[in-house]
Amino acid sequence: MEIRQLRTLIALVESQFNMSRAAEKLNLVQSALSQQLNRLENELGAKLFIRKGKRLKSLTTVGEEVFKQATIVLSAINNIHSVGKEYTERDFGVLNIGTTHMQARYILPPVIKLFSQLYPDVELQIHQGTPQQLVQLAMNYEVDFSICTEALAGNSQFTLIPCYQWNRSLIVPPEHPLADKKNISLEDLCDYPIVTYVAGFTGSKRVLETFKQSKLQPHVVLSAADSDIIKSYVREQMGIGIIASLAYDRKNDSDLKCRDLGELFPWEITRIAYPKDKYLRKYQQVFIQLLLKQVSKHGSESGYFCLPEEKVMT
Amino acid sequence: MEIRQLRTLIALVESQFNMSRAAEKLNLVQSALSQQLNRLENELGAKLFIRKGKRLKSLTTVGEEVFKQATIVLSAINNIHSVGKEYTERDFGVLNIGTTHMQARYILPPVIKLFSQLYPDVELQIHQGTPQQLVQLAMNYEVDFSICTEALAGNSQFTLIPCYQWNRSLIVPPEHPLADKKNISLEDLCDYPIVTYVAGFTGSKRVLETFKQSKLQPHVVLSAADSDIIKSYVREQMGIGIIASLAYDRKNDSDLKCRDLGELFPWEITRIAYPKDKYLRKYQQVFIQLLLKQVSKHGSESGYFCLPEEKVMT
DNA sequence: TTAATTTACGTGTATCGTAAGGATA
DNA sequence: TATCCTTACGATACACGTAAATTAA
Repeated sequence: MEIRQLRTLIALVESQFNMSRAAEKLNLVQSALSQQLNRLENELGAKLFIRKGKRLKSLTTVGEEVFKQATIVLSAINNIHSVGKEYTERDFGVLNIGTTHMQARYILPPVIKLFSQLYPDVELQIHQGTPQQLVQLAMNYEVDFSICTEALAGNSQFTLIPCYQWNRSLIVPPEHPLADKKNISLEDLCDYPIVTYVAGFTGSKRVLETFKQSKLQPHVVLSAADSDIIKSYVREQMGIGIIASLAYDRKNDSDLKCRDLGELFPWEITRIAYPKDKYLRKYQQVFIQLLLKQVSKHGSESGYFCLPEEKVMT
Repeated sequence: MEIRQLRTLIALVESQFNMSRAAEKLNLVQSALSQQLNRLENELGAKLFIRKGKRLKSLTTVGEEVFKQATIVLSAINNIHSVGKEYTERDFGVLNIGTTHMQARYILPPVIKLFSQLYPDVELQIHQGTPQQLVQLAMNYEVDFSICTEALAGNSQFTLIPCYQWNRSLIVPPEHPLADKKNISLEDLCDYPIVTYVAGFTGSKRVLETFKQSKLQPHVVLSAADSDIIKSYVREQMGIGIIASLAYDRKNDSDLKCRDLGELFPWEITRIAYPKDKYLRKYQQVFIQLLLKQVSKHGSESGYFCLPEEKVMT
């Protein structure tokens, strides 16, 4: 058995069982893949794919299991390469971070600045996506780690490092009735059109759940993927905005009134996630440390809170 | 990188850094290994071995890490082969069991008989050893699983299946004063020369600890690795015997009096252990099931007790 | 038809074995 | 000196690419 063959198997799955595309990915011609797959299947004595005529349709039971193990093999092989690079090009390389718009915009900038000074020769690549995509990216080793809030539940294959917790705030124009109301309740929020995050993003799910549990019907007029857009629409008087507290910037958003809603909604925990079996290079560890240090230093003044030093490995 | 090269790395470590012996293991000439190692080290850009002149002395830090990952790779590759065989030769193969004399002699016979009837074409190999050796065997994939009582603590890389619990009994010639004494205490045992298991075997450690905790000095005249030898010496009037209760056979040992000591010593738990990442073939699973069924059926009548259905994964 | 896969065949590469050359205990 | 490792070199094997055949959409 050859590592090449396992790479091929994985590429085939990743390209929806299309050999030509998989071959392109691997910089080979189709026929090479065809031969590799044959050799592998012959060696194992079992077909790995269910075929319709000549075309691959899906994995067989054997294929599923072999695929799983092949993933483990390639992860370990990757780790070996990382170990090698760690000793030849200690401070050179690429750091791939999967993250949402919110982190990239409000949390990461100072961390990245510091990191770039420490490691000027490490290229930083920020991969944005939905929480679901971020989980996928981390699982497929396409990023070194993902920073995300949702879609991590029950994923026992990740190392999870809790980073900080946060909640929402209401933003309204200063002349709005809610700008100075004493206690703001869920019911109050339902009296006005709401602008908040689209489903699946930035904890929007749990906002809606909270309303539902109180049998309330919020009137969401507009939902956007990121906080800046929500702010714009609040400025345009489209409605009241519910955003993550940390997305409110005292300087630049002084034309909006911000009211903390920490009592009304459940707290969210943002975590760093990477596969348990992944080997972390030094500069990758440093980045994580910098991030943790940043949130513990400047968290409370910016609407979020670092968590006790506890590494939750789920 | 090639799987071959990782195999070579592992063989080198297993043969104490002796290339010639490693080459023999792999059915290659030394020069082939030398070349492989060079290629691997070149590709990684780091030396994996600390050398003294031309000879390999030990692993470097990089080597240690690469070795660890190589182990993972080969374990997964083994699994893939197992998956293949599971579908081509479903009921053919070899079952390697690591076990102590006690299990092999008193627990396994009926299980093995049943298993051989179910799988006449599976070759059974019993590997005997000390608990420490059994752990090693399982870790190096030289056995499919080990059945052992000690030396498992803190091994987070094993799947552990509790099998049964047992304790000790006293065996004496029928005319011995302790044969009919009402309550037997630790002190009573210290009044006579004792024959029991050698250190490191069959829970002997905890027997001695128990005496020590009561500040007692037992007089061990003889220790043996297995129960049959202990019985022989008790028959020869060398002293009183402390053996696992399940080693007392009502029929064949009727010339010896057996007194339960379950109140005096801590209970031992015997477990099945195999690496967490190991793929278990059907017949391997069946063997484990048969073993569990056997102890739950016939345990209590034979001096040991099955445990509640609980899979302790440490 | 077009797109996708398999099979046949030739080429180049790379691994192994043989054998000779150094180094260590 | 005996054991062990490295290097050089030639043979063999095999994976890849080209191209033609085969089969689904």
